[in-house]
Amino acid sequence: MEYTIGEIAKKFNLTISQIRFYDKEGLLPEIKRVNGIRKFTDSDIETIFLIECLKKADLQLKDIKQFIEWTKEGDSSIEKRLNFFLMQREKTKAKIAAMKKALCMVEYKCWYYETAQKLGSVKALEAKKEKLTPKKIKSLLKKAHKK
Amino acid sequence: MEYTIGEIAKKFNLTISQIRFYDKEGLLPEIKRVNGIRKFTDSDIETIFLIECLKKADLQLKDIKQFIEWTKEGDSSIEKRLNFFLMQREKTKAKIAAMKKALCMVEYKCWYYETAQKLGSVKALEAKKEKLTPKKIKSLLKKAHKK
DNA sequence: TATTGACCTAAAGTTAAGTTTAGGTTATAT
DNA sequence: ATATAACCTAAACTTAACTTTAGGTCAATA
Repeated sequence: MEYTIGEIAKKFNLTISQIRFYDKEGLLPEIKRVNGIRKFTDSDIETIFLIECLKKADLQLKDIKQFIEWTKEGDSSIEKRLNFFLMQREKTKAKIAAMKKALCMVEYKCWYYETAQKLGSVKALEAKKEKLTPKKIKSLLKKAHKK
Repeated sequence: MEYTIGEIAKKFNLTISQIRFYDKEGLLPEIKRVNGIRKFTDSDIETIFLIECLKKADLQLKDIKQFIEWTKEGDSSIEKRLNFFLMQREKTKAKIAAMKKALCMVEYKCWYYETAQKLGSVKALEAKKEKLTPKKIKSLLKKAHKK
């Protein structure tokens, strides 16, 4: 099957100009053209799916582009591609871990303002904070402070 | 205790201009000045710690600023602040979940190129892919495809 | 036949989160 | 007394990832 840029945009919930931008940047190297109009194949769809996935894994477009260029080089770049993803795996894991830690602070703030609301003021909460703070929240805070 | 901007930068592993930038943007509203020179107190340090935490939780500076402004308004903004963090908690959780799913794709790619390397070529891998792909990886891929 | 809708390009503009530059003050060490 | 280090501002520049604008082609529909 072949698809137009508008169909692809809908499928992936991207804007048309985003897809043109990826194309211009060299992330979609193999797109067919008929009378100048882009025709996307299933293999292009796979590429776009991968791009969206890697973006969510916190990769930059220039790095995704690098990978795509290595792919075009064939088997000689297998090791580069492997190392690329091994490194990226650690980066993404680290980022997730950091976000989880930061989430603790957000959860603490939820507790903080829920309690302040119940007590009627921040001052009232601050006065009783030591006693009121649940152990769970205290350990969350410790987590957020840890490097 | 009071600290200079240089000391704070080291403490938080930020650049001096980053801290000046936060100040300029209104994220550090209460900094003392002596002869024009910023003097940071423990309460400023708490604010910076919070900013860094919220940044890691994927908040934008303008949202952090909004929160800081609400803080200055006093108890009348408790509900706004609570709703702010309740919403943010969901956003951050969603982001973590999306990253975890995207990580599956990165892990698949690690497996893919490890195996291609062992077999000597991508072609050899593609030929045997169906048989070789471990169940674990297959379910990872499913995860990555799922919305 | 004319106009509407989907496509195209190139180039300029936008936003976030800084960095860099250029020029200036102040405190301390030699 | 001078030079160095640490601070200051304002304004211009940077980068990533787009979006917007302006102008143009082409096919189908009223």
